[in-house]
Amino acid sequence: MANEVRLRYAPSPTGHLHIGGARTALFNYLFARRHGGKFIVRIEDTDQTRNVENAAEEQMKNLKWLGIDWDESVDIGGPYGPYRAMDRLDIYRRYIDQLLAEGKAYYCYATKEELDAEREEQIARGETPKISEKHRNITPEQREQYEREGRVPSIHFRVPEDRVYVVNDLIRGEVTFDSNGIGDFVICRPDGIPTYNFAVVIDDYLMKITHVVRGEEHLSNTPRQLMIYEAFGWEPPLFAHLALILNQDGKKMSKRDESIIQFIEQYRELGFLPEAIVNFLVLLGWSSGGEEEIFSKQQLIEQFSLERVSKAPAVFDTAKMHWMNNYYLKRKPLDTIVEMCLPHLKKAGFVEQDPSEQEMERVRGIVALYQEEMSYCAQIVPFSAMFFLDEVEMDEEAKDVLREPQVPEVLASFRKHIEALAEYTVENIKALLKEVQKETGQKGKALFMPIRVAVTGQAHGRDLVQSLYLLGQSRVMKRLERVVSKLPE
RNA sequence: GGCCCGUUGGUGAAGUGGUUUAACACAGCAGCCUUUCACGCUGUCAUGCAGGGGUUCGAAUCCCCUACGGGUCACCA
Repeated sequence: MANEVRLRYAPSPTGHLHIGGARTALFNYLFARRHGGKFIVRIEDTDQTRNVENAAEEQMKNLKWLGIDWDESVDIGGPYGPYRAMDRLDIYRRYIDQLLAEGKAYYCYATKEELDAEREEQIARGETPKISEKHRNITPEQREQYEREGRVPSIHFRVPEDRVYVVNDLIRGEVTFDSNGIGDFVICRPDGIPTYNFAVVIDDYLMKITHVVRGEEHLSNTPRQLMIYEAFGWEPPLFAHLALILNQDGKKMSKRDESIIQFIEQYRELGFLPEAIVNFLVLLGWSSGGEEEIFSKQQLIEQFSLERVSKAPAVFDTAKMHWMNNYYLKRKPLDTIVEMCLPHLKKAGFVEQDPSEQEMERVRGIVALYQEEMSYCAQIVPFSAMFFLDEVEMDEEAKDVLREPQVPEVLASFRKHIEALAEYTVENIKALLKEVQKETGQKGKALFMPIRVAVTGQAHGRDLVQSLYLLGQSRVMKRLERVVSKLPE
């Protein structure tokens, strides 16, 4: 038990679960499961100005939806709780006091405004900005003076001089930092709430975290954290820093970037499958080394390793994401897909809120038609619109088809037979097309395309016989009538 | 600007000094199959591993420099 592997995902509850966050959580989860360890979700909510109500709950809901479950967290508790930073304030206080008592941290009475102004001056002078350390060796008299002025101090960590800190990164190897380039960073705000760099160390240590897997943006924070581990005489965990996920222009994703969908919640709403998202996300930075790219969660747990994680950032490719989802969608039972499509069809007004048995049968048929074509279930609406709307618009390609010479004859023959058809079944429609073929002498493209275009308005679509059947006899006749009347003689 | 990290085809990537004439997958293109449309299948797609120097009998793989991209330098995480 002493060597139990323990990993955590520690989001700040400032918004929805982002694809980057989901990928970080996934890697932590897979590594923990791979080694029979524990996976913990801890909420890092020390920035109260940015906290968003219910964001933590929503993120956890989406994690769960992805199939990422945890052993310890705010909802189920655990032996090392509490798991929400704001519930751990008294714990942090104890350790801050210890540092203060040992002279490893000190009070700084400069206000945020003063520090900000100083930094701007440094930048203006072309200097490397470094936090003010002028209160580093403040005298008791000066302290009293500031206190009398009513100033409330923050607490800064006393960064050791002339030291080299080495991050032994599991993905990047040894990364060294010079302590002289790092200023006496703030570990506790005037209101008594610690900052991330401090809280994360206390939490990871007390929760016995063995591996910290997180985004690259934390790499240069790591030496600061190493200093804190050192100050307490604690053994730091192992670190692994994941390269960023880039948008399709190869640029860093900004929160308002609309070129790609960034939040798991949105994928869920659009009708993506969690296993497809997981499979896609894991490939953003990890590869198995083999030729296979489709992995179930179980296979990932068996194969995942940090050694095979790329150092370079990955570009998020929507087309591949769509392909991946389509791959999984095609292999799902039809009923599952129908269930996923139904809300979209209802929302579009194509299906009643409380559909009849008969209506559902038709919906099933329509969904079956598009199951292997859809990238995600919301696409059922544009794909199937022609089955539900009275009028269809004809695109240019379709109009071109209607200009072919055999069209009037084919449509006239087809129309005649359709009108005469007593029993509208798939079998009868098939037989009917044979009849039209015999009568007009047209076959293949020349026969099918005019009919397809006339009744669907499109030159592309799914199986024509099925489409005709699901369209229904009266709708087919109505559309034929319209097209034939407009046809040049 | 300082410090750190990265750089293999349009994209994800394999590759850890010699079976690499650089896997595999997505996208693209061409074709086959299907009386239509898709699915599927087959083929094609980096004279080249950011550029330049080295080291070596031999380098995408090791070293150096340059360029480009990114992270960070917050009382944000």
